[in-house]
Amino acid sequence: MVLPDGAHRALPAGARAADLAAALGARLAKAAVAAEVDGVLVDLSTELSDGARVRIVTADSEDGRHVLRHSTAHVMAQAVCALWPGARYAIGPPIADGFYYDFELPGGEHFRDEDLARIDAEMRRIIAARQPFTREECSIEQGLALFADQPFKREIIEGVAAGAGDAELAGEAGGDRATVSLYRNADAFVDLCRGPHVPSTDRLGHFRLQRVAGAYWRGDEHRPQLQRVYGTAWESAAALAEHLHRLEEAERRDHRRLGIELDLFSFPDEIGSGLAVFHPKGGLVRRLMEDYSRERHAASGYEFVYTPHVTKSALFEESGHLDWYAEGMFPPMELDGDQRYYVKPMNCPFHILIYRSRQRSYRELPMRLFEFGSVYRYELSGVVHGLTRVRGMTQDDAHIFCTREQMGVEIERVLEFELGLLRDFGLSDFYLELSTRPPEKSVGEDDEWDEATAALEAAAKAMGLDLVLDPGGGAFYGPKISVQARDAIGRTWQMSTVQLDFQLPRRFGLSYVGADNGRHRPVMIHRALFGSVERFLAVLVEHYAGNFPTWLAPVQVRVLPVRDDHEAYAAEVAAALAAAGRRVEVDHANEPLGARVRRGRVEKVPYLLVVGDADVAAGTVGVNARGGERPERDVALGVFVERLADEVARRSAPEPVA
RNA sequence: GCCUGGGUAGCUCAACGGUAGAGCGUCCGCCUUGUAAGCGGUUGAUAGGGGUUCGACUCCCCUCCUGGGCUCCA
Repeated sequence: MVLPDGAHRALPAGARAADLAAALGARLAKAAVAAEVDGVLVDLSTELSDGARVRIVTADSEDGRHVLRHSTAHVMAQAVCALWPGARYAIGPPIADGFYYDFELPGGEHFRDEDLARIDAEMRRIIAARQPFTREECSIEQGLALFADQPFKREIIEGVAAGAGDAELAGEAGGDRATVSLYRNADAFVDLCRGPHVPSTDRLGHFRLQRVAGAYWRGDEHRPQLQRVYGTAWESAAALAEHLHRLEEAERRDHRRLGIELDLFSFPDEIGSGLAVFHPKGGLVRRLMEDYSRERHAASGYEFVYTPHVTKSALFEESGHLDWYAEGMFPPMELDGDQRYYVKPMNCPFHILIYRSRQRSYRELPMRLFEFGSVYRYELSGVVHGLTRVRGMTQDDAHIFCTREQMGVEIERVLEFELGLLRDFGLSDFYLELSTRPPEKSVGEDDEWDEATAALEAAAKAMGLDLVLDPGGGAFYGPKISVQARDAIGRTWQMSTVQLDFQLPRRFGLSYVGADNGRHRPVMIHRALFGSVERFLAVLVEHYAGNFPTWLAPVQVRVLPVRDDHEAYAAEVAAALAAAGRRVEVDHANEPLGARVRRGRVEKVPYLLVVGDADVAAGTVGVNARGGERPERDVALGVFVERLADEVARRSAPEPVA
């Protein structure tokens, strides 16, 4: 055998992957869950052929966890079938951080939350029984016979027989078109599966069932809706605990929760799903974000425009939105007989009309039109989510009209601008994603697409960031680059998109007069940097766990007089800070200091200044920095004012603290 | 949209076919406080609309709102 490090290892004929692991070491043998032979993941029980390149897959690797999760899903199916005789089981793949399995229960029964505990207990019984996973292969006919009363399995087998790719996708069935593979657990259970699986259920056990959900068979809303159970599984108790802790952490940072706690925004039932109102504190943060964005846009050569929220249908007919986006739009208002008005889901057609309002010269290009444009989209009721998926939002939207020669440079400028802006808001870990032409449902000439894609790719590469391909993920009218940012706990968020568009300029008959005195078609670049202001605010809330950097914090400083005879000095301190442009409050001495300190911490105020006898006498303050362990006493007021001015001016982002 | 779980005071949660409670918050007193919850009082709720019932927060129907999910992009 050839090992990953190139070393050779001789084993007796007929040796299995497990024997190799044992030969390499007892610890490895214990940690092994599968093997990779010549690039293919297989069971440990697989016989090795002479000269094979073998890698032992351990439970603590990505591949290993994948196997663990798949096997755990399999055990779950066995448990469900034991508890609900006659249940039909569909697919149960591993997914990021876990697994699921879909079932159809007898009599149309549904899982309830309480069922999770029963399934869990049954799974642990199976695992304790140390059932081996035994692989078998059989013909299509045998498979169909074996799963005679399992319609979903039969459908997968038929898919394999037909050479369909989707069975492969589901990870459910093996190999070629003539045979399928099965795994048996003792005599108790058999499942169609490509594998590999752990050798025995005793390798499993660090799992947690998480929730029940409905899911359509094959994700198709026209097909039966199945009952899905989600779970997570890990190689050790510690890894499981760590994962559960990450989930708790994400929950603690949830912007919907912090939005209420910090009094930033709410979603009044009276207004409707996915429509937010911003309270004074959230409004303040939002205004600071928008003001800073405007400042940067102005400095970067954008011109500010305003456009209405509604329009006659003709505009969206001309743009084509009504042809391909109508289901995402709010229904029209009927006016003046048969005149239909729409609330806008996008700003681009309006900006185009500004461009088209008169003849344009090449000397005017690039023309960069910017607007905080409020748009409304009719998202399905089941998908609205906090501020990240809403029905009404404000995009920091701009459209750049330029020549084809200019587009490469413009895209680079946009990306640079974008990354700088995001960094100022404290995000610094990015990668780019390039989405190319969708195979179907797209318009335009191949050479245009190629040129546009090449321009985007070149600009993306110039940024020196990781570039991930998203084949076929572009819009119907052009390819796009999106900036993905990782937050403080490692989640990625899609931020901005930059899209190249040859289609709308054509649809709207846009032109400019070139140096040659001839008419030419401009290119449009669509770009939103925050994406939407609402969503970006949500990302910041979660990234900082509500601890906004001082420059964005609604209240930057709160002054706490120790007794009420320190009130006058507290007012002086507050006045000095306000004069320096800080947002400052005084929390009067009606309550014990400890209570006021606690409230300040809970409200995540960056600085709490305690002033007492010593401070009045010396002109100092006691500084409690948010997240700090202990207060810093006797800081001269002037020094603190300066320090804070510097922090705000630099927009320094704190280490995102808990 | 579909499946599923929910909606009780500003927030977090109780209760139950028979008077809807608590903590925090609000507001008012008292306390005068040096670093994560002083004391007392006060205010305040069954999402909306129908139905069943002597009686509905509770059971049924509709609407609205909401959590999770609807082939993971390891």
